[in-house]
Amino acid sequence: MPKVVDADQRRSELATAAARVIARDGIDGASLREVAAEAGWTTGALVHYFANKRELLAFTLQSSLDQRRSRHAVRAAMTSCETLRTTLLEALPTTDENRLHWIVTLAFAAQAAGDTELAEIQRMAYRGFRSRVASLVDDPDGPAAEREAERLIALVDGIALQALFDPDLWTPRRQIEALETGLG
Amino acid sequence: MPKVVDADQRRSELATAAARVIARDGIDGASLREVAAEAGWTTGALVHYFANKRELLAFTLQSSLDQRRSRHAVRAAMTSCETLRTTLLEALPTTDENRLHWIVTLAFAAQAAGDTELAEIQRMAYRGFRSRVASLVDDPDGPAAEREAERLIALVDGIALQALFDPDLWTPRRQIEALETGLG
Amino acid sequence: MPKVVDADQRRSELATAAARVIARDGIDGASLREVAAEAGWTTGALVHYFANKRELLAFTLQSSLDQRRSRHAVRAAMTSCETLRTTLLEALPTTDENRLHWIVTLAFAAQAAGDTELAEIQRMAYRGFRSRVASLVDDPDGPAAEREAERLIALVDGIALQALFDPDLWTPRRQIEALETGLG
Amino acid sequence: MPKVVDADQRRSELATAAARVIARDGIDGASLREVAAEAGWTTGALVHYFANKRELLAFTLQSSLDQRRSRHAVRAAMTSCETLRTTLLEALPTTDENRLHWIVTLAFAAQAAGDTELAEIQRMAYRGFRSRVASLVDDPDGPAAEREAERLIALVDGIALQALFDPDLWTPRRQIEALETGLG
DNA sequence: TATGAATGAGCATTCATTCAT
DNA sequence: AATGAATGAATGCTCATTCAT
Repeated sequence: MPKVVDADQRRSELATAAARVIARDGIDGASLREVAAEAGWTTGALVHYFANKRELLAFTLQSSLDQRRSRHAVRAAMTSCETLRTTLLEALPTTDENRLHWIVTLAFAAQAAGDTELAEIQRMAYRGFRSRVASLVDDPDGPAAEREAERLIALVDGIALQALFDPDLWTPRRQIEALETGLG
Repeated sequence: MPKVVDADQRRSELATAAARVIARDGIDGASLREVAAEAGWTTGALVHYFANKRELLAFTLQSSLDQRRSRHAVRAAMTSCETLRTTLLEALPTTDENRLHWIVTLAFAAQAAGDTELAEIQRMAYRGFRSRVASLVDDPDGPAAEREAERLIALVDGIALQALFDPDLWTPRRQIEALETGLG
Repeated sequence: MPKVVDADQRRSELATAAARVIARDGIDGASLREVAAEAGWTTGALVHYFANKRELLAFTLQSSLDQRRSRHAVRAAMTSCETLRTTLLEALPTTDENRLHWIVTLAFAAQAAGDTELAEIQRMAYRGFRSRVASLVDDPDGPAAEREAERLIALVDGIALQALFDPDLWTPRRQIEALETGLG
Repeated sequence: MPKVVDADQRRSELATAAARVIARDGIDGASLREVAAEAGWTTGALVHYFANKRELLAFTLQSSLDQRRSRHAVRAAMTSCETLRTTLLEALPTTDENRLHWIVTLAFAAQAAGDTELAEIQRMAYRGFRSRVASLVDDPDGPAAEREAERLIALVDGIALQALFDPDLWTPRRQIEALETGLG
C-alpha cells in the first residue's frame, strides 16, 4: 500500500503557499518552482495535486475566497450572532491575513480580465457575498435590500482599495472609522 | 544627420501599447516582444527608450495615471466647470478607455505589493486625486473635507471594483445611478 | 502467502505493450508511464520485472524477434512442411502483427547505431534467420547457399521497407507478387 | 543594420548537426541542447531558424534526403553519364556519409509510423527515387519499367539493411558484389 | 507484489538582455 | 535609431527512478 496522503489538505497547503508567493512577488513571480519551494516541496510534487499551472492558480483563487467565507462563518457560529457590522468589518484588510486575501484577489482581478474561468470564480464569490450582506440589512426582503448591499460592499471595497494603496495612512483603526461613518 | 525622433512621444506610444497588452493578457503576458509588436516595433527598439523592463512597466503605470488626470483636466478646462459630480463620474469604468485604465491599475496594484517603486507611484496618484476631490467638496477648507473626499473615493472605487468583476450586471447606467445615490 | 505471479509471462505482456506503444508513438514516446498504462499497470509495477528502462527496451526487442521466429516455427510444425517460400512470405509485413514487428525492428535499428547491446541482439537474430533460410535453399550444403540466402533476405527486406514507407501502394498482394517474382 | 546571416545555410548546418546526433544517440537522444551543442551554438539560437523541434526534425529528414539526391546529381553531371549501375551503387551504405544518411532514414522511418508529415516526406522521396531508377532501366517506357525499378530498389534496400545490422560481415566490397549479382 | 508519493534531472520553449551591424 | 542574431537563464512540464507503505 502506498503512503497515505490527504490530497485535499495537500492541495490547500500548496494553494496557501501560492497565495503567499503571489502577494510577495506578484502573479508573474508565482512560478511553480517558487510555489513548491515556499511550500517545502519540489516542483515535481506539485504534479500529483494539480495537472498544470492553470489549475493551481484557479484553485488558489477559489481557495482564498472560500477561506475568507468559511473563517467568517466559523466566527459567526461561535458568537451566534452575525450582524451586518461584523460581516463588513471582517472584510476589511485590517489583519495580515485579510491583507493577503485582498492582494490575492486583486492579483487575480487583473488576470481575470482575459480569463473567463477566473472571472467566473470571482463573479460567483462576489454574488455570494452580496446575498449574505443583503440578508443582514434592515429590511432583507424589501426591494432595496440588494441595492443597500451593493452600496455597503462598495463602501468596504473602496476603503480596502485605498488602504492597500496607502497602508501607512490607512491604519486598521481608520478603516474601521471610515466604515462606521458610512454605515450611519 | 540622424533621424529626429520625439522620444517622449515614442515612450508614450509604447506605454499605451503595454497597457493594452496588460489588459488583454495580464501582466505576465506583457513580454517585451509582445509590447513591441503591439506598438509596431521590434524588441530591440524598446531599448532606446527604456533601459529595461522594469522601467517600461513603471512608466506604463505612471503614464496610465497621468493620462487619466490630464484627460479630465482637459475636459474640465473646456467646460470651464469642474464639479464634484463630473470628476467622480469620470473615474468610473463606464467607457472602454476607463475600463482599460482600471484594469491596468489593478494589475499594478497586485504587483505593487512587493515593489516599492510601483507602490509609490500609485500612492502619489491616489493622494493627488484625493486633494482634487477635497477641493471640490462643499467646505473645501473645513476639517472634514479630506474625510468626505475619502468617503467619495471609496464609493467610486467600490462601484468600479464591482463593475469590473461583474460587467454584465454593472452597466454604465447602473454605475452612475449607484454613484448619484451615494452622492446624496 | 504472496500472490503467485508468472514473472516471465508478465515480462512478455509488458514487452508486447511496449511494442504497441513504440509502433504508435515512436521510441521516444515509449515512456514507462505509457507502457505501464498500455499494459494496465502502474509505473511502479514495472520495476519488479525490469531493473530500468534499458532492460525493458532490450527485452522488448528480443521478445519481438523471438516471437516472430517462434510463431513461424509453430506454423511450420503444424503443417510439417517448412518451405523456403512460406518462410519468406511470413517475413513480409502483410499482416498487422508483422507490420508491428517490422516497425519495432526499424525503431530499434536506428537506436542500435549507438548501442552495442541492441546491435548485438539484432545481429544475432539476423544471422539466425539467414541460417534458417540457407537450410531451405536448393543445395543447403553447397558453397552458394549462404549467398543465396542473403539474396533472398535482401529481397524480402527491400520489399518490406518499401511497403512500410508506402503502405497504400504496397498492398499485401503486391508484396507477395514482388516476392514470387524475385524467387524465380 | 543587423548582422547579415545566411539563414538557409545556417538551417542546413543545424540539420547536419541534427543528423549526426540522431545517428549517434538515436532520435530520442536528439534534444535541442545536444543538436545546438553539436553545431556549436546555444539552444536559444535554434529558435531563429526553426520555430520548434518538429520543424527541425522535419527539415533534418528532408535535408538528408535532398542531399543524397543532389550529391548524386552532381556526380552524374560531372561524369556526364548516369547509369543504372552507378545510381544503385551510390545508394548503398558503403561510405560513412551514406551510412549516416541510412541511419537517419531508418530513425525517421520508425518515427514516421505515427507522424503523417514525416511519412509524406519519406514517401515522396521514395517515389522520386523509383522514377529515377525506372528511367534508367533497359526499356524505360515499357510496362515493366516500374516493376523492375521496384525490384532493384528492393535489392539495394535489402542489402543496405543487412549491412547496417551487421557491418562487420557486410564490407563495402561485399555490398557491391551482392548488388552486381542481383543486377545480373 | 504493487502502489503512488516524491525526487531531481532533463525537456522544449520563452524571455530579457546584449550587441554587431 | 533600429534591427535581429545570439545568449543564457528561467519557465512549465515530463520523466526515470526511488522508496515507504
